[in-house]
Amino acid sequence: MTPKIRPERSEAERLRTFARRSLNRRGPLTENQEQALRAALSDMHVERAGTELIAEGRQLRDPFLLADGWAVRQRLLSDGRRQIFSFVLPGDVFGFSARPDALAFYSSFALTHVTVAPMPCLPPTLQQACALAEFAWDMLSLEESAMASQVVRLGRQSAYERLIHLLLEFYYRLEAVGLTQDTSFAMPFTQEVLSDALGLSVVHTNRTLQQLRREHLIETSGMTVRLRDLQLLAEISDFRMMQSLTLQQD
Amino acid sequence: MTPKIRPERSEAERLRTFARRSLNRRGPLTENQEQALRAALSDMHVERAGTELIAEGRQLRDPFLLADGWAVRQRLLSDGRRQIFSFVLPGDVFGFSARPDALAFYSSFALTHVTVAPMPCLPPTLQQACALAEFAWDMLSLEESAMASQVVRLGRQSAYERLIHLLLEFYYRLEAVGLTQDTSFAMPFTQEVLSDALGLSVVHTNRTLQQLRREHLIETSGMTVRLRDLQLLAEISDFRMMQSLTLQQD
DNA sequence: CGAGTGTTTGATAATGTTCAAGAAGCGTGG
DNA sequence: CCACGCTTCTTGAACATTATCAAACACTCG
Repeated sequence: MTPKIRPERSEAERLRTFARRSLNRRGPLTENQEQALRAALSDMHVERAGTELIAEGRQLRDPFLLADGWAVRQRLLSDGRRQIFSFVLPGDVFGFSARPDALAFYSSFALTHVTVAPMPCLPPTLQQACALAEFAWDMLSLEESAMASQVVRLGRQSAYERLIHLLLEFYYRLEAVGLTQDTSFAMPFTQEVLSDALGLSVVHTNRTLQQLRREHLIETSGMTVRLRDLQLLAEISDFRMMQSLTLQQD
Repeated sequence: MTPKIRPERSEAERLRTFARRSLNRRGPLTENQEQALRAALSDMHVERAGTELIAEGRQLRDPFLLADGWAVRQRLLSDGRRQIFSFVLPGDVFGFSARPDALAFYSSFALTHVTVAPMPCLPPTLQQACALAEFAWDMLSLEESAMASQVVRLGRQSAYERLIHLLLEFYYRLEAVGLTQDTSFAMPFTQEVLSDALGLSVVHTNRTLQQLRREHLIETSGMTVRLRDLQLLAEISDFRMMQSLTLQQD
């Protein structure tokens, strides 16, 4: 067991604040929860891009908060193809389930350097009515809802629509945790990742991105994207706001 | 409110027996549960093909047992395209969620005449450790696992692989509730349904089916299918047994 | 028998993949 | 600071897969 890498001190402070705000989305925590949360957040550590955070088939025991970076839920086929199911964004909690003795149907995989904190403080049975439990349910709800979107994209949308739809999902989820600037946000990974999420070849993803740029629907510079007309993009891709996000905005 | 159509008497008896066996998959029920179950099963009613059993967005309150017939979970896009997420097979319970105040992310829709029975007897919080609760968790687990399979099929498999993979899913799920004969089973719906599940055009689904027949991988007659080499089919489509099914076989 | 629905067929078009190679970007070490 | 190697992005051309359209055929049910 190699010693865990810790985030740099000032960075850690920023992330703790971010994490605390994120977990508060459903309302203030109790004194006990605050204390447990502080303990958990003091145990943040960094994993490198490419790390498998949770292996497929493993018992889903301890939840983690993703304080920083991007991760995905994915599965590898026997011939090396990869399918990404959904994305884990900063502020999300992953690696748990309401089911007792649940096994992971897919592995969780770090796309970038990630900072994660174990969250043993999440209400284990999820049955108590408290802000933290509601937050946990929101996470599960989001996961389910994102999965449904993913199926519709893959099954019934063109490459063009799929890409737009996914970008909108990113935008609104990041916006909910304050990680957008105006209508732009960072997408810190390669086009291959997009491809494996959208069920496309890298080449075609690239060409579709170019088309969106040509049509002035998006702008990119480096790894940040700007969406130029949310309304129009939503119409093109038949995008519906995810319920668990609208809930969070009350 | 039109009066509910009841199944015919002798048919009803058969279905009750089937339903009881299905709910027993995780072990015998308590006396109380048996009694509640009897009450529920006496309230079976029939819905016609094409009925929306649960509308998208509705509160997921009361679980139903599908005693007979086939249903799907689906969503309609604004332009009329349809995506089927997953199938509800006889013996399955649908229309519930572990989440408090959960909303349906998709509508449940009867593919055939269906016989359904309300299941208010399902442990509401799902937290008690009993055979019935375990059964309920198995249902949720199956739904999740089927959803993951669906994403992989749509995202990373060819039409040919997708179709085989779905047929295998049907086979093993039906086999678990005793609705197969040898390696054949009834698939009582049109190719359009398959297409909307697999994200293909009807024409292409048809041609792919023909190919499977030509290659002697399947046989069809009327609406029943026979899989001719489970092993080979599983290899071609990278099929993995769904965990919630293997559990049921203990 | 006739209407309606589902299946099959052929022709053609659109969408997306593969392969191969060049350009651009980026971190590393000299 | 540059040179190098590596990865990612981009491009073109050929090809494969899947969709669309239109029509014929088959089956079922009244």
